[in-house]
Amino acid sequence: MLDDAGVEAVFERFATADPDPDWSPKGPRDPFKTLVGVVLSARTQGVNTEKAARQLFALADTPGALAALPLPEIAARIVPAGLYNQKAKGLKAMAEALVRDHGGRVPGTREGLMDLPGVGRKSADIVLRFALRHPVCAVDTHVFRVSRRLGLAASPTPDKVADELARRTPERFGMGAHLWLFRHGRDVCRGRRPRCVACLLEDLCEKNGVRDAV
DNA sequence: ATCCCGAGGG
DNA sequence: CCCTCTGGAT
Repeated sequence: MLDDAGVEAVFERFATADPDPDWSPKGPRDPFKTLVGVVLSARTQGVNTEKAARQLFALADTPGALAALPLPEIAARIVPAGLYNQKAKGLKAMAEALVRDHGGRVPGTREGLMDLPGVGRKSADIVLRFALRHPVCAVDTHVFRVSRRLGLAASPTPDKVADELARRTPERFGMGAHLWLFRHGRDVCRGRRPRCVACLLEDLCEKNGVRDAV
């Protein structure tokens, strides 16, 4: 676990490499599409998720339209995402809940989002962060993994890591810190084959040389 | 064989 | 904390 100076050094390094992190997600800004995207993404690689999402949105891109879609139609469109039967049921149930309980609109609070079937803390925060642009430190699997590998946060659950990051990240880095971690986990500090040779933090990393740990 | 933007249940 | 779900790419 890095001390405060170590944490500072990590974010300073990010800030030097990317002074103005204006990165915006490639995915949709529409809350509904973001929501469907995260549900599709479970246990699936990003490329396949995007393909599945495109095919589904061509047929239904609103909660009402999705709720009205027959189950087999949904399943057929999202095959590339894998687990399509299970996910089709989940998506339909989610769409129905949106229509039934939320007037066919995606709720704008964490509580409202988590109230939906198939939506947990991670998915809710991702919608808040990337679609609704709230200053929420969404700790998805990328941010979680990077935080632990680097020693920024040692907590065992994403929830606690979020708290720890919020407490330890110097104020001046703001949400940029979150974007750096997110991107770094996706592109460099990957789960399976981390690209340690391409890592700008290699000398600061506690897991340097361990690679597949955590 | 094993991993992948995760939720829900025990 | 553990486990299951169980498709598709590597």
